[in-house]
Amino acid sequence: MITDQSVINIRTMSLPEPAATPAAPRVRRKDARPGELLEAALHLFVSKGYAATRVQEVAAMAGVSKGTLFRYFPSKQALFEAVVRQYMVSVIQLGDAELDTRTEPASQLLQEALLRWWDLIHSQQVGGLPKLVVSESENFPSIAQFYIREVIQPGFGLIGKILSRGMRSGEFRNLDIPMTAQSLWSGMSYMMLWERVFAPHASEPRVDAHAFIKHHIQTLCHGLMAAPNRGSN
Amino acid sequence: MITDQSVINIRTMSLPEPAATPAAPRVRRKDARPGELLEAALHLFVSKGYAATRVQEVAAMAGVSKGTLFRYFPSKQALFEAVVRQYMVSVIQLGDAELDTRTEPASQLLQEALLRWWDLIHSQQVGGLPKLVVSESENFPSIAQFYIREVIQPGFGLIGKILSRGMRSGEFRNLDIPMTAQSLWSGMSYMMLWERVFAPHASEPRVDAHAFIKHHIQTLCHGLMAAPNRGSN
Amino acid sequence: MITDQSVINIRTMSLPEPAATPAAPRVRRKDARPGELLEAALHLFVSKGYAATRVQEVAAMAGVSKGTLFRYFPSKQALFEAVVRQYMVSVIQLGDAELDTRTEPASQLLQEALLRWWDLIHSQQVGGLPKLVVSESENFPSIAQFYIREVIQPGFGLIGKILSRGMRSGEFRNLDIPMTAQSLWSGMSYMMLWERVFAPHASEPRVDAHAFIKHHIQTLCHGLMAAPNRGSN
Amino acid sequence: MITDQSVINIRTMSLPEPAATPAAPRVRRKDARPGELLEAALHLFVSKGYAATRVQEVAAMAGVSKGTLFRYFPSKQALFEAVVRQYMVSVIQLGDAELDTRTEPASQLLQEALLRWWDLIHSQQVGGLPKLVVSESENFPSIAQFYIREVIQPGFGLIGKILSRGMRSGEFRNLDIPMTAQSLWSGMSYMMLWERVFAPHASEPRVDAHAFIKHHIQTLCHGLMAAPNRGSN
DNA sequence: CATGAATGAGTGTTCATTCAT
DNA sequence: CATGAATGAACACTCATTCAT
Repeated sequence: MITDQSVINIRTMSLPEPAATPAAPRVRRKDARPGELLEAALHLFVSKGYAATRVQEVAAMAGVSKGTLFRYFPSKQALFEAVVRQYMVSVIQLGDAELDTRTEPASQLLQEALLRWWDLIHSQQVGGLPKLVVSESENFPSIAQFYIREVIQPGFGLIGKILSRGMRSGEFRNLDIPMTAQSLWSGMSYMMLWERVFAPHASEPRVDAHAFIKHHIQTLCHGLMAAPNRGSN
Repeated sequence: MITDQSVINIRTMSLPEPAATPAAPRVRRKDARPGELLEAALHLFVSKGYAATRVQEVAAMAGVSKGTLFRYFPSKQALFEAVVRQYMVSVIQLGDAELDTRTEPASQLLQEALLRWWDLIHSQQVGGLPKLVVSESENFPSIAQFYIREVIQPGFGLIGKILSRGMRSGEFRNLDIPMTAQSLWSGMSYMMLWERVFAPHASEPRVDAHAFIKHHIQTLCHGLMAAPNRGSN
Repeated sequence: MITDQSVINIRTMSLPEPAATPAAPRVRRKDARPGELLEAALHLFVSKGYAATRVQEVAAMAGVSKGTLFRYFPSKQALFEAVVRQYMVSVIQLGDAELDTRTEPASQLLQEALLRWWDLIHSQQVGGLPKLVVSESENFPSIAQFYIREVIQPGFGLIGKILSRGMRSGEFRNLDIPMTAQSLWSGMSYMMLWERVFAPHASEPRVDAHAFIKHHIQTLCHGLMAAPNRGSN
Repeated sequence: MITDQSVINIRTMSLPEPAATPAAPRVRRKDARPGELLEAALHLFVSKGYAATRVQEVAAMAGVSKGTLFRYFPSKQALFEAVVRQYMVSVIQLGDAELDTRTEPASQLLQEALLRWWDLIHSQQVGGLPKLVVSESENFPSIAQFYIREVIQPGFGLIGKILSRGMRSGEFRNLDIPMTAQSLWSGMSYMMLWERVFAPHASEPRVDAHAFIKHHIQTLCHGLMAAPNRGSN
């Protein structure tokens, strides 16, 4: 069975300890502080961008003072990177073993996995992270690398695995797996940006993300062509 | 014939005239100035982002002083918007008449149009604009609206027209046209961001944009499925 | 005899009691605390200056928390003044009675007294205090006054007394005593600053403090002049 | 003849050009700005110390805004170092040739040279520089080195030259020249600190600097001893 | 009593924008 | 017209001091 636990891998990173004094037993009374700060920072970074977000605002939204923020994060940049690391949601993962137990068609597994990921993040703060990574990767190369390593590559890995199974089983044609994975992924990526970037400003086209994702996968599976299609490709 | 002129729509906006002093000779000596400034601004905005670009740098790169820049553009924000308006390249457009003269399969037209657009911008400064729009649309709603109106909607229009023709001719199945257009478009969008955002930081996966675009369109046309596919969709 | 006890006057001030809570057991468990804090503060103030020293560092070096420091000293400024008062080493003092028992020449007494003082402080933390007083007297007038009262005036008193004896006994010419005392003292003052301020940064001239002090006193006693000298002065 | 020009070497350093754009002819209309800033900074650094001086104050005292200050000096530290370099007054220098033309006794030359230097700086802002160097050399080692190189070593050089002449001519005894130079110099150094640091806070002893310097030199020349003095030293 | 998390006034510094020359 | 010196609001960040636990 695919359960949320087995399938979703939310990366939880250890929160930063305020300048750990070497031999302090530290009975952390409140984990709350850094968490609240990260939450506020996520919200503001996502909605205004890195440069336009004031650390004071982050602190205020978290209900603490500027000084407190700097107690937990040594700089604005460190706060930013912590936000990205904290909230980055890796793409749905199916272990090989789990994949083997599934008997559904690969096309159905694809849809299930991608829709599951979408549901996980699409309507939440964290759904703005990809846009943030896109926006700031120029100035923060490390987060681009982090995103590639933690989100993109695992995502491609999962999709590739399903594709591979589908091809082995004869359900799919033999196609270049990395490229096909990107074709599938591009729809997700597009929708995520669309919802965060353009939807608020667009009267049209209205898009139902769920419907689009299903459509994207179905169309990729069955093709546009009307006739029996064994194209040279 | 599809010529660059007929196909490409570079929006040329009236450049801001330096606040016409009453008895100005009206002999526009140098149009060069605003153009050079826009070019420099494009380069810097694209490579460093809006916030990280200093107006001083823009002026210096254009070979003028800060004061001169502000003579032509009343503010950094205005400069930014002018850059976006100036260099936004609308998606390839085929007029109805031209479309009618083409007898190639719709799938081939799609590939031709999208590859053409890609070639036009992918390796140039202007190719960085979509990323910039994505990054800054939160703080500059007007450019998001502008981008939707000038790039996305025309692009969808063209793709939709080709799809529509393919469906009418029986080449394609009857599918939801807007959604299918987005499936096609999402590949372009994905590749553009990939090249600008992640490629510089990724050792892997290596992607050949041309090959990917072809693959994306071909796969969408013929589908992943091995068997004759009349899916319920 | 000149003993360390009789000669050296280390000012011990009553250390600040932590704001006596009403029913305090009165059993002073640890006198250690303020002493350790003062020691740490001396070290840091002397090596980094007042402004560059963080109370946190002082507390850490003393092995206590910031809060504890403020329990003993109401402010950084108070800590600073306490350090100066605590460690200020008054110049060697010879009581009148003791002076009377000494039969050595005044020039020898001078050398003995000044070298003794030098040896007492020159290689220790406390030797940095005069520089600190010089540096901070502008912002802490009280310590300047304290230094004048506790160090300079007693020092001049002692030197003046020896000079006076030398003049009475016919060993010295009749000279203005305060000025002559300053001539003698200036060599000490100069050497102290030199060692603390410039020696660490100077490759040259190398100076042997002991030799210089002896030389300074000898030269002042015997003069530069080659011929029998009864100058008009 | 010893004229102010030949004898006094006020180090004038080139004022910093604001971020020199390579090929700018720069018709410096007003040298005034950096000069005024340096003057204000000298005053404030000298009277309050480096840390206690606010760049805003410096700017205000110079009649400009904070931004203007940073146009001329990239940082507070750079301003500070510029002040030291600008106003450092090297000790009086007598060229060898000039020294040879003088027939006065060496003792008189010494007094003339040192008094001249004293008069040059004692009652001016710049007279506070030595104290500043003493105070801040811990945190700004470069200024200590600069001071040693530009003030102390030349000063010792001059004094040493006069001493050497006096010894060659038989006027002075043969003594260690560097040490003797320091004995002479220490009086100057002492007086300078005294006037800047303690005099404002001392009711007593009152000191007449001129008289003290004369006394210091005379006493060093003729010695304290009453009897014909050919001490072993 | 000791602690160190929390505070926020205060600092150096940046940079878009203005305007006298 | 072009210039770049001048401006000052705004920012990230520091650190002495307080106080709940």
